[in-house]
Amino acid sequence: MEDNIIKEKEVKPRNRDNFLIKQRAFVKLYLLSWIEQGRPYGKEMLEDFYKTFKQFNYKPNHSEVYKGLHELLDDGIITRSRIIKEGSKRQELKVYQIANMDEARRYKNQVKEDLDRSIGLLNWAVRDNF
Amino acid sequence: MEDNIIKEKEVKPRNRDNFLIKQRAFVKLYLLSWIEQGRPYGKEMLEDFYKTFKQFNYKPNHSEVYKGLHELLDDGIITRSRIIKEGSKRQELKVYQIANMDEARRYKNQVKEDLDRSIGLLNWAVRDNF
DNA sequence: GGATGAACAGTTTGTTCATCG
DNA sequence: CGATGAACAAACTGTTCATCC
Repeated sequence: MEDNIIKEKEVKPRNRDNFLIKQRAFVKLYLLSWIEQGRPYGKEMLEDFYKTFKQFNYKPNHSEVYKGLHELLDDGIITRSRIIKEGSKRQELKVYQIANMDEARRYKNQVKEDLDRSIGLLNWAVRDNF
Repeated sequence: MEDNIIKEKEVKPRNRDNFLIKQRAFVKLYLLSWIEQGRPYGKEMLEDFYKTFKQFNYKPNHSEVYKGLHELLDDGIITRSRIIKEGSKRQELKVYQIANMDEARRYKNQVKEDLDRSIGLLNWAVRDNF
């Protein structure tokens, strides 16, 4: 106990539940649904985003998708395994499966609430201003 | 032209029109509508936000409101004047008026488009994932 | 203390660089 | 070059500090 200097965490946490749903949560919601449905890998899901949202001018970048996948992994909601891409070049891919179905469902429901809240907020603004 | 070193701007601009509408635009939309309707001042509009969005758990902070007002001023869409608050303490307030009605309308329509796009995006996610 | 304004700081997310086959 | 991952940096916005009645 000599002159140990205890460095306290000095980060002040911020107000969170504020304006609209965050992109990360939105992306993770789609990732979960797609993983439930089959065994797509990261790049493929990125392109699914492009297709799905072309009409809305929304194009998430690859980092956002990978960060979403990593968070779901860290939270134990999905697991990952390696496979060799069919076809030719012994390209390695990472594919995903749901690890904890209850957690997955819980997370999706939570995102659903934030989605509904956000939609309500935006519709309210249309009603109030137009 | 001796050894003048010309410092070039090295900031790389980013892709903008991406995910959802930004809080700043959302706030400015309400500010414009309220200013059109009367002569409210900053603090009062902040409290109007609290009342309007209590049900959505959304509570913008005062800086966001003032920054929105300053941007509208800088863009010449509104003007500002000083008045003494009725009642007592010779408290000074800043009140606002529309300066350029065409620009105001143009801005609101632009925000409307982004609102609609955002609502579409979120509804799409509900449809796809639930 | 009420209102306004500005500096500062934490978070989110887009861009760039690195690695591996 | 295709896929993945991580470091870095810009943009956004929440918190704190300053000022003026």
